[in-house]
Amino acid sequence: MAEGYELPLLLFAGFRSFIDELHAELAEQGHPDVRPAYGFALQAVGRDGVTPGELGRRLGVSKQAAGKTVERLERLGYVERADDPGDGRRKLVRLTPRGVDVLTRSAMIFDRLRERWVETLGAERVSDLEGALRAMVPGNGWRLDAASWFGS
Amino acid sequence: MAEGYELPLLLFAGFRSFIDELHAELAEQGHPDVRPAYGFALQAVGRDGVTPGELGRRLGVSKQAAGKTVERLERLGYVERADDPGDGRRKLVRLTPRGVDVLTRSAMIFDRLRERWVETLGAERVSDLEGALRAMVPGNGWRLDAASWFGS
DNA sequence: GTAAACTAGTCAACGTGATTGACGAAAAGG
DNA sequence: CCTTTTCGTCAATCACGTTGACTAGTTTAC
Repeated sequence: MAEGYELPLLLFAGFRSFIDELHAELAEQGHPDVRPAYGFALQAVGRDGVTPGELGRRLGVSKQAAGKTVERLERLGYVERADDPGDGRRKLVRLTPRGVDVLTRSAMIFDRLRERWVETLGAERVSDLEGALRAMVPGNGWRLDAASWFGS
Repeated sequence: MAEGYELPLLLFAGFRSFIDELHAELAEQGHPDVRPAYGFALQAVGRDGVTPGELGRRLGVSKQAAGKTVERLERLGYVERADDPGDGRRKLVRLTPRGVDVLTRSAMIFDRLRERWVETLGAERVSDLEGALRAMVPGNGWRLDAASWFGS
């Protein structure tokens, strides 16, 4: 009979091993300075670009915090800012080619990592695991505000 | 065919729902100011007490950071500091009765939350999930340095 | 058509929780 | 003994979040 506290630790350890291996791989593939929080932010920027305010909403932080994140990502060359031609208040945050490269590589690395789980556990055990989690996780589970969440 | 990026998000969302519900319950049961990071620290202090340096090692942070955490927990009444009678350099950090209460309640709440998973998924599906995660997680997965990890 | 209200982004001040470096006191080892 | 190591803490700094105030641009209402 498993202790209740074990399950959340296992979930976190699994998540963590994914993220750790992702970033080790990214570092080897020319992106040594992407940190987990930056990856989430880049994902939230997405291929279509976003305004700082909307980015803050997606990440669950204030627009000011989102603006600072954009500044850091800009300094690292992953995003760029441009004025919105149709609305003088807005600034568009868009991925640079380097930013797109991170997302593309991340998707490939995640696929490969999942494949490793399939090799060890078998395909149906992995998809049962996914199904079980989908059933237990409220909403869609697509929230990207992981970085801001822990400290609160 | 699931996308690879979905699995880590599901793992995190599962972990997160555990922690969120734990803290909502703790808040109702008289511990409104326990934050996730504090819970990990209290767990690392444990019923036997610990020195600040060892606490830092368990949490994966510097001894100075651990000292500050102890200070915050002390101010909230969850731990107390005492001189080690046998070694003048050491200070013993011990849980107060209130700190023990948090750990006791947390264990009960975790058990109840796991029980909810069993109600929805069935006992063997949950234990298979745990088994799968145990197989994929390197080491023991008992590391408590979750709080410090994300920012790095 | 203009005044008011709202929205978007940024600046400044500050809080929290981490870091490293330096230091004094207490143990341990030759 | 006296040196080396260990332990805890102080101080300065950094990363990253917060709230509040402010400017500029857009929309709404009269």
